[in-house]
Amino acid sequence: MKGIGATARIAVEDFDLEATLHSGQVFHWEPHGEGGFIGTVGSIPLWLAQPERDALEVTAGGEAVAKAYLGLGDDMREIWGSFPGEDETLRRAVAFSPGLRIVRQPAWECLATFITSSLKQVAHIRQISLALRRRFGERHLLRGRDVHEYPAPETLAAAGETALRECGMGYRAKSLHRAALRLAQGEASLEDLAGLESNAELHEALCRFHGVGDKIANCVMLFGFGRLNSFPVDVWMSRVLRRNYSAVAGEKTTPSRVQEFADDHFGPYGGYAQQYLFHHARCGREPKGSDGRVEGRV
DNA sequence: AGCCAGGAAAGCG
DNA sequence: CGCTTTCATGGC
Repeated sequence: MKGIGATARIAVEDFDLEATLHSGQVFHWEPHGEGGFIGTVGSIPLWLAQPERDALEVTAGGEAVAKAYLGLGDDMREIWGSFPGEDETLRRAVAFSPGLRIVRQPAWECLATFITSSLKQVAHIRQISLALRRRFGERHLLRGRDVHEYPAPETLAAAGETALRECGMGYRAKSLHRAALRLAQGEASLEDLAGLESNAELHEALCRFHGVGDKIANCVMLFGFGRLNSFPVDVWMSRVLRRNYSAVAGEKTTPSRVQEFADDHFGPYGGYAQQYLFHHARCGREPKGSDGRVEGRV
């Protein structure tokens, strides 16, 4: 376990690194060394591993960053305790992966990544994210391997839409470039957005970025701004909710009605509920690979 | 208010 | 190997 750079060990409880990094919240962590993962948080390169259930290993010096990023300060008893009592669907999803945490990503890389995520599957989003990082991101050497930061708004603004398009994101290049320009030119500030106390105001402000609608705004609020009540509704969540909750059963339930139900039903930690349900729906029945042909079953 | 373009790749037969 | 499916947003 030694030899490739110093690591620190952090005691953890109710934590699952693999599930946390591979549940559609963040898309750039790559397997590296002894079951670990390598990547960056902002400008900080990190290697992470969970050699035992109760231990997290992290690049020495990165302990505080890792703890914050991985949501290790969250009080899971309080969060689980806040969930609706009679909800068997949610109870099963939590039991399936109780160690899942909501990550706290730097706002820009979260916003940018989710702008490139629209109408894409997880594997595609990974490719786009890694291509952008390799081509435009600051490079670090860690454990004998190159890792790249997510490129800053100024970098992507200067790169131009065409160069972004070459990273495989198609028409999303326009939205990403416009967002980078807005921030680089100071027309918007993510620090200012972080200061908005009102979730509704933050949601509105995020939707002013081209390419950001209701769903992506909710993802950024949850994974990039730590607003744990945000409940992103994508096609997966729509299916899960309509199949399991009589209040929104039926194909013709409108997305906004589904959203309204979720916000009300799951409460102040709805974002956690969403992530448990999402992960269970995607990974709970098929071993791997397939995105899940679960239609027609209950 | 509902319809549809738009981009790339994973999954299927 | 080629055909189908997957996906959220915005603009009409």
